[in-house]
Amino acid sequence: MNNKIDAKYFEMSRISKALAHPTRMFIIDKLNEKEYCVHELTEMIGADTSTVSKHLSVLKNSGIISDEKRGNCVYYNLECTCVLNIFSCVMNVIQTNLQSAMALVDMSSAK
Amino acid sequence: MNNKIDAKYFEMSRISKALAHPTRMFIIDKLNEKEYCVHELTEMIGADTSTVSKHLSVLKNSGIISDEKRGNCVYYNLECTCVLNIFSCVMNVIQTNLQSAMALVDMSSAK
DNA sequence: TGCCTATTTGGCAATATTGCCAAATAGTGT
DNA sequence: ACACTATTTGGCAATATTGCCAAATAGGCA
Repeated sequence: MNNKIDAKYFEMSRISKALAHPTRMFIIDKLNEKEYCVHELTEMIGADTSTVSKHLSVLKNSGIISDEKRGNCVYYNLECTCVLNIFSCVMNVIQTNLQSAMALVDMSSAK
Repeated sequence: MNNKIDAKYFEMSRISKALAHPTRMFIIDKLNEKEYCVHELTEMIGADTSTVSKHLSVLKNSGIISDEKRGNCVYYNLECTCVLNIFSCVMNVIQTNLQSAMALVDMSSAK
């Protein structure tokens, strides 16, 4: 692997890593609905504000979401709606896994 | 967040985490071409065989790839081709990020 | 059987991620 | 200026991921 290719896969994994946390997945799902500010998200998630803030900055640094300060609050928006494709793909993988699992169950009960 | 929702986002992040490594991204990209066995991939990647084997098992445990033993080798295949959507989405995010960065550069040079 | 090749597993040290607390920062309204 | 609210940042301990080595496993073939 030369350096250019390295950089490509590194960048791709960086984006993917940004998604790789339940809380961040939740946040993306919520922001798809509408914008939310930090304390609204914090309330829904039930963790420390600083924890949620850090998750948000991970997503922001990957360019997946953007922030906008208005009045007293910082509102976050889904910037790259294409990550929703990842959502449906991931659900697809989960579903495929489920079907394989169910096929196994069928086989063993038919034994 | 109740437990069911928790489980959903946890599962989603699990899949996403499986993708979140440069080497694993590379492997998926290669397997999209055609099947490869462990030592072929190892040669391309240039890491220890055991390291590559572990990356492959991460992908396999997420249901993204499957393995098939034939003769002396274990061949790996892309099981969920829908992860390629993730690929194009991730590239999309990267591109969007690049455009924002370039816009910033333009602004500062126009100053 | 024994030898060889291919792959996986166990162990371990280095590194990265996570989440809480406390403290700093920023903006609003009095 | 002051108090107040919202958010971010620094620090730190707990946990998870990674990659190499060595050892174990599995199958093919003489």
